Amino acid sequence: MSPRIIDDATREARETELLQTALSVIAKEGVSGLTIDKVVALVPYSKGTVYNHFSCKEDLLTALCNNHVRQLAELFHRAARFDGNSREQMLAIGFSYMLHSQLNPTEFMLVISAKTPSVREKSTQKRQEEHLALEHDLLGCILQIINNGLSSGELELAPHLTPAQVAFSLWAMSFGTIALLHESLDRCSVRTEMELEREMLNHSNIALDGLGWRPFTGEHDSSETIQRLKEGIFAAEMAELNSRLSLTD
Amino acid sequence: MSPRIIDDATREARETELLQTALSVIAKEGVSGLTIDKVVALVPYSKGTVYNHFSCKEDLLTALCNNHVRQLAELFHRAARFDGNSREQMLAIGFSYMLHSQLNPTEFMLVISAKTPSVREKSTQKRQEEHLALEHDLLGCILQIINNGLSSGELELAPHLTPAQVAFSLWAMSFGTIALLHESLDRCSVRTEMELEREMLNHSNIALDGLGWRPFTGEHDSSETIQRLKEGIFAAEMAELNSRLSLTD
DNA sequence: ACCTGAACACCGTTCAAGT
DNA sequence: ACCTGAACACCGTTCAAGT
Repeated sequence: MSPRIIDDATREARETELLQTALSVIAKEGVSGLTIDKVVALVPYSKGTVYNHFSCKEDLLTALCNNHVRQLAELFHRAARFDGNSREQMLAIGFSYMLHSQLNPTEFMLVISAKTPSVREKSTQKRQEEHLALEHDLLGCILQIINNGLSSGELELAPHLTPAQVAFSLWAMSFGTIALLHESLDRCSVRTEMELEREMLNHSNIALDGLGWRPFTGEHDSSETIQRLKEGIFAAEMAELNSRLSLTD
Repeated sequence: MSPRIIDDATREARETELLQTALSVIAKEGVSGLTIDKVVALVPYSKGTVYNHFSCKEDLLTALCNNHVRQLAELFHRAARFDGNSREQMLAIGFSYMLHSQLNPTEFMLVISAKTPSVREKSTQKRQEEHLALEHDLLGCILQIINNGLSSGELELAPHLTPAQVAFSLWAMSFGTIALLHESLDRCSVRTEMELEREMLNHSNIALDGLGWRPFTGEHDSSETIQRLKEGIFAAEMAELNSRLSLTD
């Protein structure tokens, strides 16, 4: 269609290379340590070429953020297909969120910074819209499981709550837990004694019990569900996580 | 004691002026828009003097963060003295956290960024230690209310939960809710329909019900408690918030 | 003892010159 | 049509010179 010298596949491969390189810089030196100069030094292209792919540094950050959310959506879809009751499926969503943040700690922090106005406003509209579409997809997964719960009778909605509010409460709780226990944040006060996987399960159960989502904690042992997740649909991710942990020992 | 030309009071007043100015720059242009040059331009001192107070830009950010947490601790102490049952006191803590983040949106975001290693590592040890002490104080308020609940029998601890874990679950839930609904973050997907005060109350009740903290939502109307908080111990803060809202209308 | 601001290194972004 | 890298403006930090 458009008269290009380099074809789309080459261009896309180069963009992936640039994003991968930027991510490696951030992993070593943090988001604030990322500079275009450092990316260019690690790559066989010039500054001008980087600006041919991204309108500015912030646009690059948004692109990285979108890649991360896209991968997370894939895990959410897998969680929503988990063979169990609706409460177990919701537990699977939270577990996949946690797992993904552990496998990609750098990107998890990036999502927060990519949402600040200073980053958002400078990004291209195309990438901003893409971000909205991706988040909408995540939300769709959660709402679908809430509907599963409502139609099976496992979840009975309190009269003052909408499905969207239930979805948001679970999202906020998961986000808060993962963010506060994130490896890149200082461990102070309480947080020294807290273990992410254990607290994530505790908080999920507290919220699901509080929402009136059956079977309650007293009626079913959720650690059995976690075991099934680890050995089943998220076995590959668990293996990846364990191999990384053993490397740093 | 030490032979100073300028006395401690003058020095402290100047530091306050520098911090206040830095905050005004951040309020207008975001954390990433803060530069020492801009602060110096708004103040009758030179760059060298700024570096006499703060070892680097990040040290200044940590100082701002500490000021914010110090004010929050004052609200927490007031909430812990609220005349009500233990569940209402805990509700007051969450409400004060939300109120403080609404009155100081800039600083709330600052606390997140001040915890990243790139900021933390560059700050002076003195300010890092001060930060730990302040957070410990916040936690103390929450733990005290948990103890009130345990001794009154309103809270019965699940066998697998410690008081510190209960404190952390409520903190993570509140933090996640406030952060995701923060005015400085993009409103997308679900969040467009969410109202901070309403969801904060919903999430608090979901978590407190899930923790088994009496009286449960069905046994007592928590919006009555919120009304008492607004008209009582947080009346001044509510007036401040309302006057600001009417200004922007 | 403290303050000042010129000087330096570094970084994001642009664009004239090249292929 | 695309790439390159010199050039520019801006920013954090230092430190010699001043009071």
